[in-house]
Amino acid sequence: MEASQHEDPPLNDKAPPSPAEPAETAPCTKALASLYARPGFKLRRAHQVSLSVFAEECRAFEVTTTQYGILVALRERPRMDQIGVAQALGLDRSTTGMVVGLLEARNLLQRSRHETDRRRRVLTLTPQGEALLEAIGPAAERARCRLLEPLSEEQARMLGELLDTLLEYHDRRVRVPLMRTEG
Amino acid sequence: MEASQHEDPPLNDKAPPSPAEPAETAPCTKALASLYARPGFKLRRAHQVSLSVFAEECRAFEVTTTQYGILVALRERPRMDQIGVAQALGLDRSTTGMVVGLLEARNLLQRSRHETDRRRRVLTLTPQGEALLEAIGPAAERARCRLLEPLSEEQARMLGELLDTLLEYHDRRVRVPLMRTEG
DNA sequence: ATCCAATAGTAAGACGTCTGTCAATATATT
DNA sequence: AATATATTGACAGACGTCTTACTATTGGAT
Repeated sequence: MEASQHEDPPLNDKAPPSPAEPAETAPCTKALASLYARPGFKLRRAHQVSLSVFAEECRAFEVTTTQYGILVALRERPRMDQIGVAQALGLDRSTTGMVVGLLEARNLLQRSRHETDRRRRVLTLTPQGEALLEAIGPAAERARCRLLEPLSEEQARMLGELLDTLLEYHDRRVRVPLMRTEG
Repeated sequence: MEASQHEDPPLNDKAPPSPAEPAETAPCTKALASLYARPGFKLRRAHQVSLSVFAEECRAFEVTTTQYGILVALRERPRMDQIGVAQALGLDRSTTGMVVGLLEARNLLQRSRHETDRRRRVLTLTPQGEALLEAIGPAAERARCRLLEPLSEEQARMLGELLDTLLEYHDRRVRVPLMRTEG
């Protein structure tokens, strides 16, 4: 209840006040070019930007991208257990447990025991969780659009495909693969 | 000195029981399609993969991508202060301070006071830091190559350009822009 | 010389993420 | 049935990341 008056994104107009920085130690932009060229560096930055844009657009709802992902997953597939959520989103078990705990504490989902397998915690959206998902939709969509704003439709499609190619290849080699299990 | 017997990457052969995964029968695969299609989701995954590949290739050196970035930055521009490092890498002041503290604790860099401006902490690589950078080079290069393995040279270039376009546009709008300090 | 705004850095807290380890429970093997 | 193995989830620890608030210091304005 402390976020209501923030219509405009900060826009960060204070960042480069005067290009004429003394830069006593740095005569070089070129020096770090090898670092900036690393795909991993760009992916870190891109992810950082993506989080930032989502956070700005969805600030009023106080949910992160990960929390949003878990809620969406539960809307699409009610009564998944934590492992199912983890595999569906490519998250660690521990990560999932922690974030689910946060969502439960905010009463956005409920964690109950599986009837026959008592190891499992069955997850269900609460009415509040469903309401939040309903309400956050446009903001999430705005975030997606704003992220892709500098790209043409063709470029956005291309970027998506390239990332898909990358991910499909590495998926199985990483410790936390995406399991598009039907369940 | 507890990492020496792990020549081959885990390869995670236990993940998908049947490689010929029929992604068509699953009605629930479709359910999360809207989530999987989000560029933010792909970027999170891609970043995750990137970290994982780097960690595997560079495991023997016990450095993360962020630590590696800071070390490289200091090699290229000795005697930067923490703010300079933060701006060069697009990191938060706090993040930078924390990671620099870790590197200092491992004696990979030295943190001294600026002569005339005593607020600043001037950072310098120690011989150990330089040696580590020297030694890690091939592994970092392997990580880069492995990450891009599924892409053709043309595709990798394209991906890099698309990410550049994305980042250039958002750079100033994000709270932590990249300051290619030179002037 | 004094005061104030800006800057460098730290501290505390929160979340995301992974690694390990451990307990409880389920399942498979004998 | 009894034991061995696998799985779910929790907990602890570590690192990365951002936010907010605070201290110390600098530098400029009066």
